Amino acid sequence: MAGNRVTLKDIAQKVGLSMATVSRALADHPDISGETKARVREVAQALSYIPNYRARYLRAKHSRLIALIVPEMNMFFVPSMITGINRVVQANDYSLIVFQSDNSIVQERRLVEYCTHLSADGVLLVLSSETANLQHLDILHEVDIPVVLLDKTIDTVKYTTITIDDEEAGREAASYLIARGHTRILGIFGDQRQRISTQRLKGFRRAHNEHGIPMEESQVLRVTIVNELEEQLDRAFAAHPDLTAIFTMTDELLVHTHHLLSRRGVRIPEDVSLMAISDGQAPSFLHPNVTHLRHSGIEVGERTAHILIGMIEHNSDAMMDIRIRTTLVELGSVATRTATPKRRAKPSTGKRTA
Amino acid sequence: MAGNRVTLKDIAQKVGLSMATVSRALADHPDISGETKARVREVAQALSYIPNYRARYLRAKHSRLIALIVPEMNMFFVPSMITGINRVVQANDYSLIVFQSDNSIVQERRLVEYCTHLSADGVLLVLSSETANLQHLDILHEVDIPVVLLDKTIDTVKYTTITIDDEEAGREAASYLIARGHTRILGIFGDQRQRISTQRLKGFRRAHNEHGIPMEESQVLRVTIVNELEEQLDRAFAAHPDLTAIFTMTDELLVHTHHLLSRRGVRIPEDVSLMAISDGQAPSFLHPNVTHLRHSGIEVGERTAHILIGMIEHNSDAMMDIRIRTTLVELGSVATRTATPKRRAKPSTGKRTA
DNA sequence: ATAGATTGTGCAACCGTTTGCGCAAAATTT
DNA sequence: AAATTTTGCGCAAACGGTTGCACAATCTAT
Repeated sequence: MAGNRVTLKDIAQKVGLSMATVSRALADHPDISGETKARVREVAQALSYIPNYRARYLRAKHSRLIALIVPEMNMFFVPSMITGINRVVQANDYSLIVFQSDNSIVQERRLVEYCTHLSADGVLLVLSSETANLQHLDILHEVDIPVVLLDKTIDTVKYTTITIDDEEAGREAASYLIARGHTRILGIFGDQRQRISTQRLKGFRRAHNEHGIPMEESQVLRVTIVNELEEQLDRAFAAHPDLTAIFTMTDELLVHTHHLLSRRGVRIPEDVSLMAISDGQAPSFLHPNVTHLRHSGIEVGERTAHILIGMIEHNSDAMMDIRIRTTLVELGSVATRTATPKRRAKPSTGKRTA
Repeated sequence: MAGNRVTLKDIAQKVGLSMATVSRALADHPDISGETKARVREVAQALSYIPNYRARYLRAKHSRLIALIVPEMNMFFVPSMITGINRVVQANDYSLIVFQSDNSIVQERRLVEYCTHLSADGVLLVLSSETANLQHLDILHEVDIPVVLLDKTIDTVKYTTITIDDEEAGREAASYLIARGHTRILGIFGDQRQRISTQRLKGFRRAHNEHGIPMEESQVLRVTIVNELEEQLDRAFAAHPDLTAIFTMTDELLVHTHHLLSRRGVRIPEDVSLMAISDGQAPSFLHPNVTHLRHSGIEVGERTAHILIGMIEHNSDAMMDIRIRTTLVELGSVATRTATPKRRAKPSTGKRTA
């Protein structure tokens, strides 16, 4: 049907003016008389003219495209982060183009390169778990495309980074539990290749030190595949009959832990208290609602996008390291312990390995 | 730093050939000798040449951009749908560009228009709840951009649509519960402006008819804001002391219902059985795992993207109406009732309005 | 040796816009 | 009335590639 798209030339012809004039008329350029503008607009309308941004942006040096690369689309955090990013990206007349690295460094490298082909104006990057260094970002630097790293990052002095204060959050959570009389806390952490994990764990450790609470290595679980969580949990319960509280580093770990506890018949918070770092959604539909250090994905997304756009528009290449503070949200999953806990030994689900 | 980007011209100059030859060499055109290709590639490498897709696609008629417009990024379904879409989009060398209409028809219209400006090769659209007709898609039709509607749609004979068989899923769920002796089932449904809601409800009704089970209007909850769910649930429990099962139409309704039941001290499935239409994630971390009709977001995304790409590449404008079948996943949330249920009246949470 | 086919390359137009500069006509100042 | 400024518009060159066609050089068939 289409019959090729209407262009400026078509309008120019119809209205008897040059393309240049038509272009300026449509752009509301002051050189063009009001009368002409009106006529041009009318014809453009009549012909249902659609501007071709591809051509426009070819001439201009930018593309108004911002790329986001995430390792995967899980149901936690990423969606709300995207919501936040999208909000400010759209508000500033950019478009967001989303890629998924599937936690593969090879893919990530490929995608970063692809961003240069598309001449993205900026790149937002959540590192894959395989990413151990940032050499593959050099190409962006070479062609002056600003990048900001968010959420999952590694240490760098070269790129702007936005995360929560992971260590502090870990410390605060453990501290909170300790202050409520819990002296044997199980910490559930994620993939140790990610800074997010090591830092939160570091804070968790520090809280114990600061309060002079001894902590055994078997109190920290490092979970790379959630399927292994159950077994690890069994072992931990067996090793620590005096366990009274659990801290999970993320929402994903939280919901799975919560489920396993329920299945095991553990009452929260009567038998075991539960606390997490979370963006606040999961805690609201778990029972009881779980006390957490809130870490809003939307906020992270919004701030990140703002900063990136600032870098794009002011050509700033100052490197920043931004830590967003978490806020404590007290709900019903943490009990206060008095002196000696009187916890009974609970039967395990019996799936422990022989 | 950058010093403007290296172009074909630069390479041509350096290697002493014309741009045309360089272009063809890089594209591995058969006309070019192997020797020349090698030389050109070498120089391109040395100069770290980056192709400009914007320029390339200006000449070509396509953009290899696929736009996705979703009403919002919730944590259910949308992320897995995007995962699926992304998979096939990337596998076919397209890029996915994501927009959010915030459930506003005005935004949706604006975004659709924007897609034409960007010359997207195709559009994937999940309708906003405000969308009552499809006139705003005419513009896409005019310029021959294929669209496929998915998940949340309205009736149309003009556009290709991919959904699950909503009515059948509603029927199957209710039927399953009835077959297990439940005669008073509470159905929890979403925004009635969406076809997804009306159809699922229709099936729910039909199952009752087919089994000759009477059903009162107060057995169906229509929830537009989840905050109102609690109150509605209270009312339903009060009105139907013989209530033995609940069906929720979506994951979001499921998790909130589950939470409210837990809080109320209702045991699942001993007191009340629970069943849902779900993409299977939430049921796995709720306790007990909830029986559901599975509706894989990934599958929907993949199939949709495939179809759209097919339309793009074969210029097909055949309209299709595809229904994906759900599959029953039996977990632990549904009990079988014998003759007369012996349910005790449970105290409500007491938050009912006076 | 000559005609015909093949191989490898360059010319130049084109994709749809934007924009610096030039220029005539109209408006304003002297 | 002449000199100057302002107004409104067009020319043509970008932007960075792709591609139809022509053409010279080399190769193959007679």
